Amino acid sequence: MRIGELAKQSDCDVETVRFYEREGLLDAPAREANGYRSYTDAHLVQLNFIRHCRSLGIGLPAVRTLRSFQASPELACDEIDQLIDRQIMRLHQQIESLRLLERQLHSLRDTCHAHQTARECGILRTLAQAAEGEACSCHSPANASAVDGQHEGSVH
Amino acid sequence: MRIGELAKQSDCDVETVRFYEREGLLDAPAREANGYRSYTDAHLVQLNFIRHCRSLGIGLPAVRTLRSFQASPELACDEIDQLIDRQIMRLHQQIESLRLLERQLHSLRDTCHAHQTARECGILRTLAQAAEGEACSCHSPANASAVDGQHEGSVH
DNA sequence: TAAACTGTCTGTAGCTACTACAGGGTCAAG
DNA sequence: CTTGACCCTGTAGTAGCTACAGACAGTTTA
Repeated sequence: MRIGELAKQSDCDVETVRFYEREGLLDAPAREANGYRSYTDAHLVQLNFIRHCRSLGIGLPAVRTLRSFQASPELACDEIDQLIDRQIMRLHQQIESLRLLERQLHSLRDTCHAHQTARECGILRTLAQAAEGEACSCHSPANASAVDGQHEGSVH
Repeated sequence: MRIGELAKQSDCDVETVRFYEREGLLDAPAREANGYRSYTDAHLVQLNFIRHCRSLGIGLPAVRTLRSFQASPELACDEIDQLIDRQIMRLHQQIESLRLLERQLHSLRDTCHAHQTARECGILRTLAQAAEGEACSCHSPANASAVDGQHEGSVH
């Protein structure tokens, strides 16, 4: 099967397939006479494995590790366990950090009460006051303990 | 004040300050005779504002928008409201998606019971079965509704 | 026969928000 | 005169793709 068919079957982009090949995650397929990639069902299984791992938030290096465990099935699965446990822990921290962030944004949102000009906007004023060093409702002491999490907007 | 002092005062990296200047978020400062950047307290306030927004997960384009609202305070604050609301909504979806992911990883983790070799590892087997098209416990129908969220490992 | 269309190829650049150099200049202290 | 701390510009790297540019292959339509 050609690359377009393979990509459709695992519901991912053609460019992504080529990307995985470049990254050494997906075995390089044979080529047709015209240079087109020619995939087997085994490639489809490989690709599905990768995509399934990715859909679980498992990063490409970790997927590589899992693939290497598949290749040598006599190894202990402790490391696989630990890999998943690390994922879970990371995820848990990320969620906690985002929940805190959500509370902070809600408290910021609550400082704006009505249809006003930006001059009187509570949100902008709160942000500006914080910049001047005053206490802000969003980063109040009650909230401030775990701000430096791993969420997207993490700082420091 | 010079760049090192500014960076220390707002607790961020020197390189980050230069980055914000390149991105047009922080006003370019005057220069000393030797070419060193020379900042005022106004720059410190600007930088604190940016960092505070960032610590709330507000992206650089949105920070730029907020700064432009500060510059023209006669505008309505509706847009500021909406900006924060969009942040909150985005964040909420992200959290939900991550919580789903966490449940999926837990259910995957539960398939591994003991110290075994990789050949018998339930995790690896589950992942491999999913790749072959079989139903998997992690992406069970009870879980499957909202998999395509915005979390780090989002796919498609 | 020719043009249009679809699929494929390689290679490179872009996305976020920084971070980390390389290679050099400036300035005070020892 | 050298060491060390600071500063400068410019470029490349991070994760995981995505989006081209520019070209070739193969089929269908005018």
